[in-house]
Amino acid sequence: MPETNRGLSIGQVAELTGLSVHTLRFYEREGVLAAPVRRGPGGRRLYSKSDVEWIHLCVNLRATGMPLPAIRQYAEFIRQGTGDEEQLLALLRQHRDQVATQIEQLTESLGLITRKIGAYAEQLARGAGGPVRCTPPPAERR
Amino acid sequence: MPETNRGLSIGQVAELTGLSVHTLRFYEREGVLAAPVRRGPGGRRLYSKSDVEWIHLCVNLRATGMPLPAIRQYAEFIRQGTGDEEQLLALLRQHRDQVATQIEQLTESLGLITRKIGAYAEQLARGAGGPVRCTPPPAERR
DNA sequence: CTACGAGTTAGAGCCGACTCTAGATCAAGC
DNA sequence: GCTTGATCTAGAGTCGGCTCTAACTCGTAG
Repeated sequence: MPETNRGLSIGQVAELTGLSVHTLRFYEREGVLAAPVRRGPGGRRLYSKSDVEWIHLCVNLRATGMPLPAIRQYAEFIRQGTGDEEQLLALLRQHRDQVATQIEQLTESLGLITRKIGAYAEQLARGAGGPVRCTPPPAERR
Repeated sequence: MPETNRGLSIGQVAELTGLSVHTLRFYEREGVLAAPVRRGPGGRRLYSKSDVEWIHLCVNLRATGMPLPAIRQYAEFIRQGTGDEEQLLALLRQHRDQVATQIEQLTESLGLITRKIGAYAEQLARGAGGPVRCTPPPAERR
């Protein structure tokens, strides 16, 4: 167990974050990590606590549909450290708005799906093996 | 304008649904359409109103992350028409649950992003060009 | 000493969902 | 008749995001 000297192995980070070791290395190559990962003896990666925090954030951003190039951009702003805080904020705000929109749309679609389920369930209830439709589903034209 | 005889052209359907004509043909090949599309003279597609409704539903399902194979499965249940209504309902219910979960997770991430924005904004407000951090962002450890 | 498991790199491969191309056909307007 | 623009088919190409392979190096356990 390489807890040698503060710093987690790639395998441990994979466990913690739910990403594969492949993906972790891939993200690093792609420049989505905010800071370079420290290396231990033999050139092995040693992830700091803040590395792991950042990766968790990346997982969140990915889960909300932010593409890797955007995350890389974010990471670059952090790396440069100065001058572009406004741009960074703009990037995050834009993404926040997109996520909000996404939630709205999903909620709407959820309603539609739920109604569809209701329609099918009803149809199935009265007359099992009853009136079958080969054409598209019972649209709620009523 | 090929409104010859009831039935929309592929171009019109593309406009209506927001899909490209390429995608419409692709979906058809992939078997995600519930019913075969009628053809006009010269072999051109003529979409019925219910075709268009179904496609709209497909757009919704895709937008909520249902993969094409699942939609094809749905379409197959519809095409067969009988016996598998329960399976169809199961498929839809499962997807509904997934969408609900998705919304929950997005909402959670939205909160996180919003907090992050707050933190950056604050940092930026007091001391513009002030304390710059190259390490990952100010975690809300408070 | 050696075997093993976990790590390293560079690069290839894969998958889902489109997206586009080529070459032919068709329908309508001049 | 000729041109223009939409359509047709079959099949190839693209893109994002992983995912895997090969060949090698470590470090520790037995």
